[in-house]
Amino acid sequence: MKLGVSPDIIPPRGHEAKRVSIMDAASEVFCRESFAGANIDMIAAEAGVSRQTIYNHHGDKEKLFVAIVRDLTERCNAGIFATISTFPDQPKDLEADLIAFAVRLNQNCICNRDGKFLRKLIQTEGERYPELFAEWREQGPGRTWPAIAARFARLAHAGFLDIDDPDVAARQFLALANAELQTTFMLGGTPDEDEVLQSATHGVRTFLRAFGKRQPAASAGKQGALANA
Amino acid sequence: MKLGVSPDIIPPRGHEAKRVSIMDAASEVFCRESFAGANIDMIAAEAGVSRQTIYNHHGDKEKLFVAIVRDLTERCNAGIFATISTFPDQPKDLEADLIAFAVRLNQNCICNRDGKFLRKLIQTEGERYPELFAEWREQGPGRTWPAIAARFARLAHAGFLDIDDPDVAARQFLALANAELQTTFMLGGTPDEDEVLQSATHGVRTFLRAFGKRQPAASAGKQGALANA
DNA sequence: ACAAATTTAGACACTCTTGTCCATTTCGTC
DNA sequence: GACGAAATGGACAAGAGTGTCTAAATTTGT
Repeated sequence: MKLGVSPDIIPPRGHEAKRVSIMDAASEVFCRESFAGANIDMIAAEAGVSRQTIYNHHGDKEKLFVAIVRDLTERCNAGIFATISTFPDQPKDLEADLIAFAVRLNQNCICNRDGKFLRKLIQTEGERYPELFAEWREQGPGRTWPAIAARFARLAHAGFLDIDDPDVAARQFLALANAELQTTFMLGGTPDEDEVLQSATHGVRTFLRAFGKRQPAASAGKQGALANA
Repeated sequence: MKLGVSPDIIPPRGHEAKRVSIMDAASEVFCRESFAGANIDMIAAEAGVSRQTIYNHHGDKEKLFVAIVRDLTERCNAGIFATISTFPDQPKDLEADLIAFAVRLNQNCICNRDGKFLRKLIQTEGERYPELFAEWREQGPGRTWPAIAARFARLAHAGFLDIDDPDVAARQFLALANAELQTTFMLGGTPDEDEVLQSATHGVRTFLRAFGKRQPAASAGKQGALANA
């Protein structure tokens, strides 16, 4: 291993390509077939790689599985935080902006490939790998919920919303935005753009009926003053 | 089969007991291990029955699985409809009554053994048995959602709520009532009574902020007069 | 073009699971 | 107590999947 000197971190190039295609194929197959139902030959075929290569890269089936869950968790979290950073802190049109945010969250984090796969794996194997998914729970909901809640708290503080408990409101916001996608999610389907938009629109409207200020920002300039009830 | 005359429908007694204990054990194991991960010996052991008995009763693994899904679907549906029939059509205290209803729905239909198992099986195997779960979709959400929506429509018509689209409102009601149980559901856990009550309380409060009449029933005496449903 | 590393295909041993068969025992009923 | 139906346990063949090993082919960096 004398070449460790200059390239240091970078293993061969094609090597990395194989690694990625193994991970891709494996998440696909594990999701479709469940851990027990998946087999290595299937993954190898789908990855366009020989079985031995998978063993070279990951050791065994279980290690491969763990690697995939970690990978998905990481990627999904990154996506969620990226999307949270687009939260409308200074909304021009509160309803439209929140709907757009809800749609982004759904499309980029929940309905996309990674989101769908991670959800499925958690549901399917969550009970069998408590420690692994405890990790997910901490990194995922444990960090993303509070981040969203903080954004809503800020929005309320700025006078755009009338919220008692931002944590509750944040969870309800997401629940409402996804209310009409539940059955599709259950069966492992992917809702199309229209469905996502519909659900988000209905959800945000209800959310604003519950938490919106009575008079929109346009008429009263200083709504922040007396607002609390 | 000469004894078919008087008992007619009733097969032997102990026979039926075995059947039940096989179904119980099998749902347990299929849920815990997924279809592919479950094995017949495990089920036999858990049922306190020999493997051969399972084959005598159900033919093969897949038939057993199908029988279980149908059984769970049926039982869950019955529970949901029974609970829907307790919907508060003439609420004394709208908030309290809706909270109690939401709690009943959760405890009796969603968080109980059957509900948990059916949900898990749908999530886990839904993609692999499209026809089987299409059946569930028709019998389940296809019939229960409209039934709940009809109840909300009636409540709105009677002047207790201000609802545009009862179908949307019904889905949002359930989404809100379960908003705080999502993570627990994901990981296959069973929320305790307090969690269910908390989530229902928060959810119903938000629901009523969105859809409740501005002035509570107390002040205006005759909202019931114009009601017809 | 060379040398090292990686990939490949195939064979292999091993284990686990399904579903069947059968002789024996137990159970429920009369 | 006797009869028939059902349950039992254990053996069994067949198949599938995991993980290892090997020699040959291919790719990669220099």
